Amino acid sequence: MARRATSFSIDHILTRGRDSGKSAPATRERPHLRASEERAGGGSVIDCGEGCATVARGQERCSEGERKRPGAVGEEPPCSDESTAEEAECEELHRAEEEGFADLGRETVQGSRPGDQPRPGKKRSRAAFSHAQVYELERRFNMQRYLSGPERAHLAGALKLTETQVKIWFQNRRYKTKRRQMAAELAASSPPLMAKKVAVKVLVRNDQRQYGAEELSGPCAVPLYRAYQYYCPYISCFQPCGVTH
DNA sequence: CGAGTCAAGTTGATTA
DNA sequence: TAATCAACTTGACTCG
Repeated sequence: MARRATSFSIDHILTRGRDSGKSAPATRERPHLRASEERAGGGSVIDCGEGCATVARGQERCSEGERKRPGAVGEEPPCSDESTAEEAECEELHRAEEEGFADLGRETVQGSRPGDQPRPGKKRSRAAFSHAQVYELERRFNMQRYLSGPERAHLAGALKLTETQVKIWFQNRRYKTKRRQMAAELAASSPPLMAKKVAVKVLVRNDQRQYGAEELSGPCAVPLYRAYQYYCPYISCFQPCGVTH
């Protein structure tokens, strides 16, 4: 597996905001690094704790089974259209850059920088990405769950992260989303199972119908999907599935 | 201090 | 064979 070559430097980021966007010319021209926020469903809703509706709204285009592998370097980025929206996002990205992608409120702790040599005695350092970096990563993730090589390189350059960091971030993010989604589904399905006791009419006993048709036509119990609603943010997925109340 | 979070490490599978 | 992925695990860190 490719080992990391971390060229990421917090100092680098820290100085970025101060030279008023004149530095890092590599990030100046990125005509295809973006997709519209509208495509994400009409707003730059940044992740509200994973598994939120933002992700559910349009991000599952690539299901696990049929996901493409956009990673090949040189492959055309899947989102290279919609130039106006791209420009808007590009501008925004540049603005964020100029404001310093690192508001670094969560600046790497203990002076350990991702590019630093590991100190003897310290096994691992954990980089803490800045809010601006996470913001852009989240925003991009909400638009695309998979990045191609060029897209990753662009994003990494724009955020002053290494490609590996961006790649790992997306990997972790996908897995996190999946875990939370599974947890949500589990939570959604468990309440009925955890119900203490539910009165169920015995419709047939000893081959005898116990109720007439009119008795059974009354309002049935709470629709299951409504019961799930509290637990499952992806409830919209369930509604078309034949709940015919 | 324990639980939760998160970036990074590991492992094994897949693909070009 | 290298790159990337999913599915974990690990270790540093934060928070109540």
